[in-house]
Order: sequence, then structure tokens, then C-alpha cells
Amino acid sequence: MATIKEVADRAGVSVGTVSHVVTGSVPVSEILRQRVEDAIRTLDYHPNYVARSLKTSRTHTLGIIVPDMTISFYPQIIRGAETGARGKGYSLIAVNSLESPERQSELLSILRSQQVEGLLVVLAESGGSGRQMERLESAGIPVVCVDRVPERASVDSVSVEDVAAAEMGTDHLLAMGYRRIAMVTGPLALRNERRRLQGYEQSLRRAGLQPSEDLVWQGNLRCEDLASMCRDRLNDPENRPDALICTNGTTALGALRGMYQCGLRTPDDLGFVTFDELTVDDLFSPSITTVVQPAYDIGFRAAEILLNRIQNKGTRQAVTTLLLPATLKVRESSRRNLRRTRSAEVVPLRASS
Amino acid sequence: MATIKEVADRAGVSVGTVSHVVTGSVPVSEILRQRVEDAIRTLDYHPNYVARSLKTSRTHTLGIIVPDMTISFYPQIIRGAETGARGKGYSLIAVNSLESPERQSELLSILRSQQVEGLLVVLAESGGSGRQMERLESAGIPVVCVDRVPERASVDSVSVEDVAAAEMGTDHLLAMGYRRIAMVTGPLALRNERRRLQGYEQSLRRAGLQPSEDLVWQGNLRCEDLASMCRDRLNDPENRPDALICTNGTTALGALRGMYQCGLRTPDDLGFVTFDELTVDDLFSPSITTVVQPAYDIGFRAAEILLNRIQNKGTRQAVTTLLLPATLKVRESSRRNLRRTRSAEVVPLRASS
DNA sequence: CTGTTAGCGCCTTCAA
DNA sequence: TTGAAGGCGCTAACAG
Repeated sequence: MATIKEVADRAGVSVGTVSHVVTGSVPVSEILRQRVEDAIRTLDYHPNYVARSLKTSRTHTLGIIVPDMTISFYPQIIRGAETGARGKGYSLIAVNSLESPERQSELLSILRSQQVEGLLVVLAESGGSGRQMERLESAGIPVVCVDRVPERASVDSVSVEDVAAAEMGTDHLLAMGYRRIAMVTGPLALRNERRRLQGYEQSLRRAGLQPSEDLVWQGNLRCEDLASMCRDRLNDPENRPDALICTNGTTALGALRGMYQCGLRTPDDLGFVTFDELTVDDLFSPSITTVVQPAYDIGFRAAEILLNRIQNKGTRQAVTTLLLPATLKVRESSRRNLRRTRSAEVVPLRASS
Repeated sequence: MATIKEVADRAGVSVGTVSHVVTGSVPVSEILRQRVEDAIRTLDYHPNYVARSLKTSRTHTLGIIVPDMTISFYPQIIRGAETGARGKGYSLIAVNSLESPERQSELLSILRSQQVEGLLVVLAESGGSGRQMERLESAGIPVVCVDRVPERASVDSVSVEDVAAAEMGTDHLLAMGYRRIAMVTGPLALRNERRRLQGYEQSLRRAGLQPSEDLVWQGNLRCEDLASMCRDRLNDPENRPDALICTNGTTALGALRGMYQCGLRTPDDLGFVTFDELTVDDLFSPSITTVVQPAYDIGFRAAEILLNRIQNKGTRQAVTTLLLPATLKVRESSRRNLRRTRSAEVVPLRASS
């Protein structure tokens, strides 16, 4: 790898001059610039950002931590953030925490060592990371929390209007005539989950229905666990709800599997609404009515806020809490069931994972 | 951000000693190590990797370029590579080329400047990147091509046994009784596509069938274009094939959309097999018989090879070309259609995107 | 075992 | 407009 010095020698100028043409910070005579550029080309010179960063103490690099970029919601966020960052000459380092707080800390530490100028983070499931975010901030590394907002820490954040979104989904089910609507949630330790629950309850109350504990099915974020929970709950035909609303893609998949294992189908046997798209296209059935979060936008806006924070490093600014609206995509799974009889045929199954 | 010097001052030792305890390269007395570790903790010190890298000229960072990590195949590769890299203390910078060769060059340049020690790359669609890979290599930056292997460049690569995989899919359709099988491909400029085509033709020939040009539908990688192409082709009931095999997820989605727009369904009207999973779960229908590529493994193995290359930097080694086998997941879309009559009902539709 | 010190490659005054 | 030189934070000899 050629260095600035080699370029300078080859062009017959000083390293200073080379630096000037590379950064464009100082005007250089046409003749010398030409020589320098030739040398750069023939040597295939690429400035060493490591050295540059050490000198300027700017890396033009952002970090983003997501739980698992194998889950389609996250790559979209990353892509949005990447676009926002690139627009201002920043690169993005994306890593997966796999919902592990330990790993998250480790990644945070590595990212710090890598001197990222700012951080986008979707907190790992288990809470208590609020303090970590504050530590980062006080170390001068701006953080924007994405999707999941920590309990009481005062950090910038971009997320979705969870309450309104869940209300919207529930309202829709109610409008379609469903009355016994169960909500399937992930861990209520996550604030998002609680807010979505809140929206659900609000919607029910407004419709004159009393939320019931029996109809709040709290699970974790593992599909199989969710599936078996739902299977158990659904196997009791007496108390079976007439519709399900799920707070995220993972719970939804679990719930659907559980349903299927019981021989239940949507919309035939149960209405169904979920947060987050489950498939890439409407042509797949069951086609699921979905509360869609603007993932790309979330990432993009978060990057914007972060970059802005970095730019105005010195000045104190109020905490930004950006809430983006979700949209409802109505599909078949919430179409009111007309052939009620079918559910009578259903035979409760034994657990069979 | 605290520096090594501040830690040294606070612990009352020299920077050398701090460095020794941080890197563990030189033994330090228990007493001093204790003092240093305390100082590190209270100062919340994180070694500056930028400075370290400048000194050691090692960044412990790998780059990976994929077309679009919004396509589920790629995040899996990235995750695999990330795991492989982390195992050896390496970080991974993942970026999207969006199939643009210009952007790819740009990213390559940035990654070089960032001093990545090696590169994993899924080449952008339009060819001619072979030379770029060679330039990288000759600059001392090992490259492993993933999924897409350049035409004639001699680079390490990890990909799938395309010919065998396509044969497997086609054989299966033949075994199910299909005879007029069309292959829907992306750009045949991509070697993968050509090999898959080759496997398809091989399979037909072995079954005593003559491959026909009419049944090779070449498209690009944009879903809508694919859809309209397939719509056009399928609208002619005379020459309609009885099954489709698609070379990747994008073409498959396009083909399915095209089919649906014509009122055709699988497996009722057409058998269907594709490379790459279209949905996250079998519970969605049509459930598609799929040639599954071991994406995570591809990434993991590629990282292994790359790391190995980096480790043995000096020594010349033969080019590694790793071909992983795909597996066939048989589902309903390839179940031989029994109610032939239905296709007679189909009325060719006008284009209606 | 511990401390000292010379750069790593680059940018940025500063002087010419 | 150009060149010279200091130093960013750290590691790796090396000397003590």
C-alpha cells in the first residue's frame, strides 16, 4: 500500500502538497496537481484513514447495533441509516447483539475503541441499558436509540407511535366485528410491548369492552415458545378468542404456528393482525393484516438526528424523541369469519412440535 | 475519552506498563496491574484502536460487500461471516452495493482506505469486476468472492454447486411428471445464472427431453420486469409450460406475480420450484418447493478462508474454490397437478400491474 | 518487571 | 503556492 510519501516522491513534491490536493483544503497549482494526481493513479494510492483519523480525531464512522439482522425489520433500518450516513460522508458499522446484553456491552466497547463518532442502537431485550447509553453520551459519543427506547434514560430516540399503532390494529378488528380479541406480546419488560398493550386496551375500552387478563398472552421472543404458548391457550375451545393481535413479527409467527398446530386457520377460525410484515408479498396466504412500521425511515431519520448531534457537538440541545406513525395494511386475515361451523370440527391436538 | 497517558498518570505508572496490562503481551506485577485496572475502570478507558492500528498496521477488520442486505439471503451470509470473524477477534464492516458497479468501486476504495485486512464480496451484477479483485490482491488485500464468482479472475471463492443444484430441482420436477418445464433466470451475464441454466438443460437431456429456447425466460433482477415478462409468456395457453423453475428469489417472486396476474396458481396450473426461500415459514401457501442455499455456511466458510489467507500473508497458496451443496426442500408447489381442467377456465388477462 | 522512546501515516499550522 | 515539522495515541523494542 502506497503512502503519501511515495506519492510525493514520485510527483516530485512534498507530502504537504500531496495532502493538499487529496483533501482539497488548500489550492494547488494546476501543474503540480496534475503531477500528483498522476502519481496517485499509477501508485493506486488510497489515503490511510487510520492515520488521518488519528490526526484529525474524526473517523466519519457510525455504529449501529441491532438484535439480529436476519429479521427483516432490521436490515431495512440499517439501509435507511446507511443512506442517511453516506449522504454526509459517513460509513456505518452494523453488528448484531442477538438480544444479549453482555454481547451488547462488548460490542459497545469495541465500537468505542473503533472510535465511531456516534451510535444507533436497538437495545437488547433485557433492560437496564439506559445507564450504558448515558455513559456513552457523557464520554462524548452521541447515541440515538432506535425502535426500542430505554426506560428512563434521556437519550435521543426514533420509534413508532406504539400506542396509536396498536389502537389502530385493534380498532380495525373491532370494526370487523371481532369481540374477544387476544393480544400476543413479547416480554412486557420491553417498553414497546407495554405501549402496544396499552393501545390495545385503550381501543377495547373505547369500544366499551373490558380488557381481560386472560386475553393478554405474554411470551418471549422465541418462536417455538410462543407457538407452544398459543397452542396451549387455543386448545381450550371454551375460552378461545375470536381474534389475535400480535405485537411483532416473531410473536406473530409463533402464534400462527401455534394456531396451525391446533388445526385453526385465519381468517376462518380466528381474525389476525400483527405488527411487522411476515412475507414479502401479498400473494402468499394467509395474507395477514399488518401494522407496518416505516423501518427504512426510522433508520434514515435516526441517522439524521445522530449526524446533527455530531455536527453540533459543543452545544447543548434538547433531547429529540421522534415518533413515526405506523400504517395499517388491511388484508384477508382480518376479514370477518362467516363459516363459523368449521371451528366445531377442530379437534384439540396434543403438543407436537 | 481517556487516553493511555491519563490512565498511566492516575495509576502512577508509565504508559508502557499500561499498554502491557491492556495487551497482556508482557507480564506485570500483580500490584501494578491492580492499580492500572482500577484506573481503567474509573476513567472508563477504551484503548484507541485507531492509534493502535496505525502502530501495528493491523485493523482486525474485514469488509463485506453485498448487493442488498434487504434481501434475506444476504443477511444470513453476513451473519455467518460475522460469526467466523468474531471467533478470531475480527470485526466486519458490511455495506450494500445495490448492484451498482460504480458504487461497488467506491465502496472498495473506502474499505481500502479504512484498512480492512481482507474483503468478502458478492460482486455487483454487471461483470468486469474480476480485474478489480486482482488489483486488490496485488495490493496485498486478500479477497474472497462469495456467491458470485468472477469470470476469469483467479480469486478464492465460496459458492454453491449451481449446476448440480439446478439439476436437482429440475430432476425433481421431471420426477413429478412435469415435461414442459420453463426456466426463469436473471441476467445470463451472471455466471451463476448460466450454470443454473446449464444444470437445467443437463437434467432435461438426461431425461431425453430437448431443451428449447422458448422455455428459457431470461429477465433482469427487478421484480416488476420479471412479472410482466412472465405474464406475457404465460398468456399464451398454447405454448404454456407445465412448470417453472426460477434461479433465484427475485425472479421467483416476479414469476409468481406474473402467474397470479394471469389467474394461474401453483401447483394447480403450474408446477413451481425456485432457488432461495421466499417465506419464513411453511405455513404460508403456496408453499414453494425450494433449492436452499446454505447461506450462513457460505458466509462462515468464506470468512474462514479469508482469515486463513490473512494469517499466511507471506506464503503463496493455491486458489481455493469452495463449492457447497444446496438442498432441496420439497413442498406443495411441485406436487403434480391433478385437476387439469382448471387451466382451461383461465382467461388471459390484460396487463394490470 | 518497569520505564523510555521512536515512529506508524497523515494533516495542519507556520514560515518561506 | 509550497515545504518543513510537530504530534495524534499507541506499541514494541530496548535499556535499566
